[in-house]
Amino acid sequence: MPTQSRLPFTSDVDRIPSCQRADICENAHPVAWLATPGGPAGERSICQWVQQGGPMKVTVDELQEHVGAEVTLSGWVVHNRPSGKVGFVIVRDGTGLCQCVVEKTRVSDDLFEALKHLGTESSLSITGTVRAEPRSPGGHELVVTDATILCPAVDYPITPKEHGVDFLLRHRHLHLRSQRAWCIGRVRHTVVDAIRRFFNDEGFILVDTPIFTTLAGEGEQTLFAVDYFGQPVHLAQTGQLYLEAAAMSHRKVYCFGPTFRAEKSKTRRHLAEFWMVEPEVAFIDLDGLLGLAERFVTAIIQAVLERNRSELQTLETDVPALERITPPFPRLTYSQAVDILRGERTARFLADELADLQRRLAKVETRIAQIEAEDARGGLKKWKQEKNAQELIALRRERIDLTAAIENNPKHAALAAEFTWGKDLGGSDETILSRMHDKPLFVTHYPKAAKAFYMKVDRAEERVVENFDLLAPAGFGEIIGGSMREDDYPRLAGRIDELGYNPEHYQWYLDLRRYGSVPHGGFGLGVERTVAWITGERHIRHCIAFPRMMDRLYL
RNA sequence: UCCCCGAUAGCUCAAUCGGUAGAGCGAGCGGCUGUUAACCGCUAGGUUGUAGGUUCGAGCCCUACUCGGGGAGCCA
Repeated sequence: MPTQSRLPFTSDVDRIPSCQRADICENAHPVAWLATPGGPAGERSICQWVQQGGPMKVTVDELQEHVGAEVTLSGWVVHNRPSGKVGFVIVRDGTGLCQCVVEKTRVSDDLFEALKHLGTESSLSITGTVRAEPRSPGGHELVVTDATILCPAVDYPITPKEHGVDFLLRHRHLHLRSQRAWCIGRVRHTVVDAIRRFFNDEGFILVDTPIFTTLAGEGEQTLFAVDYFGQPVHLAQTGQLYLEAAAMSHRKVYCFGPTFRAEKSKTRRHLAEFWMVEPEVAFIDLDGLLGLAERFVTAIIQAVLERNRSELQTLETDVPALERITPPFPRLTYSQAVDILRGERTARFLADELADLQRRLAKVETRIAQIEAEDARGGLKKWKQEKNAQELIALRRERIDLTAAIENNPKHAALAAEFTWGKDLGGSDETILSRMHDKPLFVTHYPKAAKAFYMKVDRAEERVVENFDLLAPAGFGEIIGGSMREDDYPRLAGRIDELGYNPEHYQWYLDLRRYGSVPHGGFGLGVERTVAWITGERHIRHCIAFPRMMDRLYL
């Protein structure tokens, strides 16, 4: 683990041939540097830092093994807090955070002065003695004896105070360095690793399906058109159809990659480009698929719980809720779900929720009025004024959220109450159902008309298909969609015909039903939605390094 | 495509009835021996998203547009 998370900085530079390295040195941004006490002052480049010797270079996650020793950390300044005779520099190095204490008596005057004026996100290597210190984030601190500033950062745009969504996305390349983005990135890494591990351990064969494709999996309206040497094709919205072909070779296969949807969705659950893993299995039935999905999701949760406790803590995730995610997951058929949505229990559930929201809004309003009255009366101490201002900002933000929720609640209630059999479940319907459970919820057997052409018609009830969605609990909504695939040639060909698709595009797909067709099925899990659910992050745009959304693609 | 909300200093936000723009953070300088979103003092920083309109007077009211946020539809 530690080796994986360690920065490749030193080794990468070392790998550059020395002739090119000289070049880099010449072109390197000259930086102010600080000599060891008594040494010469001047300018140094990053390459010279790489080449220098000195105390053992360690990373923050290794500090506990070096208590009492003098070591060198390399990283970036998270926060700098100088004062007259002692300064505190919080350094992060990609593996963790460490407080570095700069005592005036222990370092040269030049170094003390330079560190005093060092801006947030400056890069440096910093040497000192390790000691246990509960007040330091991470539990260890460095008593500084020397430091080399590699690249001072002036006016770093992201400040310790809050920022808006738009600003942070515009600065996503820098925002990735923030604590929260770092934690989510590490959880995502675990999720992706757990996904691969699960399928590999279960004997699945990885098949990489094409990105450029002529086929539509779900419907032709939601695809990104691409000019492929003059031929109109589009970016894959699923690897499934290809995967079905591969499943007839390996029996159990999966694909894992980016997928593209041109849906004009502006919600916290949608991205135009997201990562999806899709298993496909020959000789399985719907029950087998549900079991597979159940074990799969449980394995992902277990891996995160094992490896990312501290990240979950920093993210303020509800860990006990994750620990409750064990098989079996509750199961409902679509028809049962419709009854629930239209039923009294749902109406009461939503009414209770509305009442609760209104109570909370009233409380917020009262508090705002209180503070405003306090401010109007005047004569407040400066710190009190400031505290009030901060609280007002938070309260007003909460008021906006609550107002939106109160406005949406009756709309969602109406959608649920007026739900008629045959429609697909909407986002709000799924949210309601999932909010009623504290485990992921399977909903199966949707109406044929609301679902994709390839789903297998239930032979016992021909108006529905053998499919399922898995809804994450606590209102997050759908993270998996899957189905048995229609394996009967005439039925599938008929469906393609009914929907008016171009049969020529589907000849190879129909071949799979011509030659040795077998019952088979699979599902797709959205990585970002899964990460958002697990971390408690409300918007999936924070669960991918560089999100692509409708009308938004900054970098 | 539709519905709701928003745009004021680098950032987050104030600005009473329509009366001529203010805080905090960040930046710069100074002070402080243990801080941890430290604290204290000083300094700089604005054509209020764009274009029109109403008015003696518009950040505030009206119209259109642009950009952004939330939601519906659609979906992982």
